[in-house]
Amino acid sequence: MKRSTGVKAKVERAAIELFAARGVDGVSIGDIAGAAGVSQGALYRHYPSKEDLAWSLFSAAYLRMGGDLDAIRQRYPDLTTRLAAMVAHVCALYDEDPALFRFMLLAQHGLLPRVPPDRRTPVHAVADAVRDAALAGEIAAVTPAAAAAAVMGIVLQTALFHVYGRLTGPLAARAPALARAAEAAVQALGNGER
Amino acid sequence: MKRSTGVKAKVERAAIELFAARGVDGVSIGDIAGAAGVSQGALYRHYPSKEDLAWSLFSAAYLRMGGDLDAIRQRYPDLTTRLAAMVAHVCALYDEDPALFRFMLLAQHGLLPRVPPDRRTPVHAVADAVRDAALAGEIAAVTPAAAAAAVMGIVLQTALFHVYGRLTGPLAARAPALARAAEAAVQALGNGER
Amino acid sequence: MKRSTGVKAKVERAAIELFAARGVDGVSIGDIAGAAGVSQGALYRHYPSKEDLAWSLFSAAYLRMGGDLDAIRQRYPDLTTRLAAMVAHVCALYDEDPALFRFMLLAQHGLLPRVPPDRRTPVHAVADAVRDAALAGEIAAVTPAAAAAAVMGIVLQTALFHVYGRLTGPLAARAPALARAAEAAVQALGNGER
Amino acid sequence: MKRSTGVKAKVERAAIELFAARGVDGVSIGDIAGAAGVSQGALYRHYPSKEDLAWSLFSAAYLRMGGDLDAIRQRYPDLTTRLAAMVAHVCALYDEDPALFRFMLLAQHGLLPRVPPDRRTPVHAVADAVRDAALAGEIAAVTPAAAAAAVMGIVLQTALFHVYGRLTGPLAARAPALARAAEAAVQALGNGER
DNA sequence: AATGAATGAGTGTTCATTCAT
DNA sequence: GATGAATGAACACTCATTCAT
Repeated sequence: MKRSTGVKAKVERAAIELFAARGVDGVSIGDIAGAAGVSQGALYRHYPSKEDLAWSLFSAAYLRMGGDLDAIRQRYPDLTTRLAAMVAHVCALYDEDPALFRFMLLAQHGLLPRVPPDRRTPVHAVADAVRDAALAGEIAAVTPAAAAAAVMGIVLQTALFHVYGRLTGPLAARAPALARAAEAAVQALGNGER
Repeated sequence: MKRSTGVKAKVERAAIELFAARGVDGVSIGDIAGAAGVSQGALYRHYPSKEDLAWSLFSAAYLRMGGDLDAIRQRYPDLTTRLAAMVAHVCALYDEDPALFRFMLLAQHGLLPRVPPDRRTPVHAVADAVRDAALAGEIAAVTPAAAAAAVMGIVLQTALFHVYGRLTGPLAARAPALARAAEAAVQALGNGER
Repeated sequence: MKRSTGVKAKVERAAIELFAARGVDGVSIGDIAGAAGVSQGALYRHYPSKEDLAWSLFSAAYLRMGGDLDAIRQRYPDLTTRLAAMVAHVCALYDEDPALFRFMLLAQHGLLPRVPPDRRTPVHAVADAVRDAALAGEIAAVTPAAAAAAVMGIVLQTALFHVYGRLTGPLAARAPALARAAEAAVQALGNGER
Repeated sequence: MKRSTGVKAKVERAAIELFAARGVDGVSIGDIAGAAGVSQGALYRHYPSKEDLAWSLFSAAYLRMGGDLDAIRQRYPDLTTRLAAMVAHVCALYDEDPALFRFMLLAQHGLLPRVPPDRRTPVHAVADAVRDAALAGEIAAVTPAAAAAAVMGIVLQTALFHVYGRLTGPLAARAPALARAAEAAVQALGNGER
């Protein structure tokens, strides 16, 4: 009977990798415990259930990203610089931990409904950046949510293509182009609503 | 005679609705059989397994969309009209059957790897449209896959926002704006790679 | 088709024997399925949970006994004959199926609270027989519940002694003596409350 | 320093309350440790296992009661006074610590077989009191065990009715009536065996 | 062909017990 | 001596799949 320590960190790492590879439902507690090198029971000292483990990992990453983007929005003065910084930040997050990013992309369908409505998410941050720009006259009037969808779609689908091997190399290298594409898309959407 | 096709149609409809709502792993054979009003055993007469049922539904819709977009690419002469028609088509598919679309969006992570590499997918159609435009000098040179990611991201993330209730109304109404945004994004990506 | 009733009967028999021997908590679903010669899964076609299985077996026997004793109360005219018939009936039930009886005795602590308050239980039948006798002037006034406790205690503790091997032979042979003892105890309680 | 004895007392108290409320199998070591305000590990310094804890509590109370009843038998001269004192004593024990009494009643099924056959239990004391009375000609000949069952049944079932709320008020107030009922039952049993 | 009872491997979770600190 | 994290063998229950009718 071997004792191990640092269970929580090892479990989180193993869970992220496995969830990213096979989805929350496709991974058993035994898989996670085995990959982390701990017993199944030890897992339950840190998380009350598998669902809570997944939610804890997802919400931490998702809400942290929301906070980061909010901070970027406050630090930069206009849409161009804000989008550049936001896109760059998201690309950097992907490059730092692609498994965590992939986990967020595929777990969102089941876990997004659990996000309390009053929390700041990445969607809020991007939509507010667009709203600010419209109010400041930087861009034509546009539905913030529609513009946020375009911006996030450009970045997230690019990340997904990287996951599937359709694109290679660090995503950070693509960040400037993605930021320009995002801004152009927002501009085009605004023109469309005229 | 009509019975078996009736059964199959009812099963497929029930499966799509349930898969869209709860994910493939969140739905049991019993759920599907119950919703379709048939016995569990009868299900196995048409599909060898639950996985096969999901794959059959996904691949049919996904590859059909690829074929549709390929046909559009052949029917229209330039990037602007092609993108407009492609985006409009995808929006129409969403409006026709949001459950099927949602199912595709959330099942893709597990099922995309099963698509044979030689099949024409929506990604190929969009990427080839971009490649054509670059070769024809309509746009600056751009990595087709990167451009396809932007185009698809804009449309699919918008659909996802609609699923989550962040956007409302028929997606078709947004198609022209989305097409303009997609083209602008592709242009911006091309400028970036100069 | 016949299999199903066979399964249910075998499961019930096995469950009663095992519950009687080791208590509900001391018996696993695997134990029951193994003893019944069926799979664990088959058990869940007939009972939604182990707790429901135990409750179903207990309440059927307990409420049936209540109904039987109520019927006896209506069939016989006075306390002496009623107690004689009631005690004889309970002794016969014990002799017929000692395991079921033992199960009832040891499962009552956990399951009695689940009996709906409006159901007729053995306690009601005995208490009402005592109340009738007091109203008819057959015995002195006595708290029906207190008298029922004495009557049931005499019979049930005797059954328990039989279970533990402190008494042997059919309980039915002791029924007349137990009935006399029960009546004498009720009389003595009544005298005590004067 | 005082801690260890304090720990043991707190654990015993918590265990009795919890065992009485939910049964031995329905209580975990964690529950007991939590209710007692000690760690789980500390529990194992005083008791080698949960079963041993339950056994220790049960046998101490059960055998102490046996000793008490034996002492009463030696102190009083005839059946009437002996039964009165025994019943009064048991009622007093119930009133003093209903949880301990309830624990004994529901734990007996699992723990009684562990009582060494040579120990003096309440059953022995009562049966011997009956035997003495028969030998002394105070009552007709009667099977001591059968009479002990009646006596104990009257008292214990009354206690059980109190536990379930069917009877209220201190049990001691019922002791004289119960003693009379017990003696009457024993007399009636004797007459029956003539 | 259709049914639905039966199967049995697998799941998430609990918990008595151990042991390093 | 006391703690509480870790263990691992249960456990109740689910469900994709099979098969007799």
